[in-house]
Amino acid sequence: MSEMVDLLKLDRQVCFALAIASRNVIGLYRPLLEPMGLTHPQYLVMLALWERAPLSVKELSKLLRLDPGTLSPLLKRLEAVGYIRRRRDSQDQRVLAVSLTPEGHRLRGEAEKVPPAIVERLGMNLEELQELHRSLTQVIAAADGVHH
Amino acid sequence: MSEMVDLLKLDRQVCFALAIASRNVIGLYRPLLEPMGLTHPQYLVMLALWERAPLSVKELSKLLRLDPGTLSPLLKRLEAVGYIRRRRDSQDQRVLAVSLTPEGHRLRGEAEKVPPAIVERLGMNLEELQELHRSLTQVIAAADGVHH
DNA sequence: CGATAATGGTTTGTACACTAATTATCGTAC
DNA sequence: GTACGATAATTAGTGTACAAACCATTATCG
Repeated sequence: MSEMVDLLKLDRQVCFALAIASRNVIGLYRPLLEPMGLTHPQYLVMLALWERAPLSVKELSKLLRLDPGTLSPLLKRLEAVGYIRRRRDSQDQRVLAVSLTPEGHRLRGEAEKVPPAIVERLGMNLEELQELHRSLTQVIAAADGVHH
Repeated sequence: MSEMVDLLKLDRQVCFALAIASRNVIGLYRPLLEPMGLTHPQYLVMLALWERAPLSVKELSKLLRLDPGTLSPLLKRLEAVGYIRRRRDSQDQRVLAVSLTPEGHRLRGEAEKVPPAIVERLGMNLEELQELHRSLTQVIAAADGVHH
């Protein structure tokens, strides 16, 4: 009975905490990403492309767990600033092949300074970060399982 | 030296995971909140008001760590559906006293069904949730500390 | 072969979320 | 008592984020 009360209270704190932690950490990236003309979601797209390009919208959508409807305008903005190229696949005109421009490749050097700056600002050690990551992975898996 | 590399990779994963976990869990709330005409941020505002009303925009902003510029239109929508009242404080015409309507009070009964449904869907036990909450609190504190 | 279903992206509409600029009010110092 | 800096909220502008509707292309089946 009292465990029920605890569950309710904790859930409230967890959904609060998750939203706030996410916004706070993304806010930490902002001043570092802004000089290179990137927002955080755009940075995540670039990370994916630096690792493996070209990628289709569908593939990016699966990797970043982002709706295609969200990615579409985001990718257009990245093309407008000159970091990526959007071409239809010649084999299948339905799929869009998203690839890097030379400018986009060059940006990787800049971007490599970001993670150490973040870790330094957070001031958390390896173990704490690992524990956080483990917990987050657990929640993601749990919430993914619901989505049918 | 190799610990440095690990840290960098981990940071990347943590920022990914944080964003995805947040979106996923909020997505879990959507089908439960939609029938009562609330979005997740609106639900958080209502939680704050159920706990202690009236509250000013400034106080809500501090509690939820949300920009006043974000809250302003959100509160207008909550007023439009009839859950809250927005009145200027008679002592200080600058501050807005946000309070609950009878309808808003009544909604609390409905809302109490939400947390157990979420916990049940997540399928995580109390201990796992507590560990997640502990890690999140740590990150929030770390990121907050940076903001001067 | 041709209608039809499925797939991959885009568009539209609503709602955050943040920064910066604006407006209205309050407190204080002169 | 009036000018002035500080405070509280709103507005404007850009960029996510998702659902639903839409469109073009490809695959499939009769």
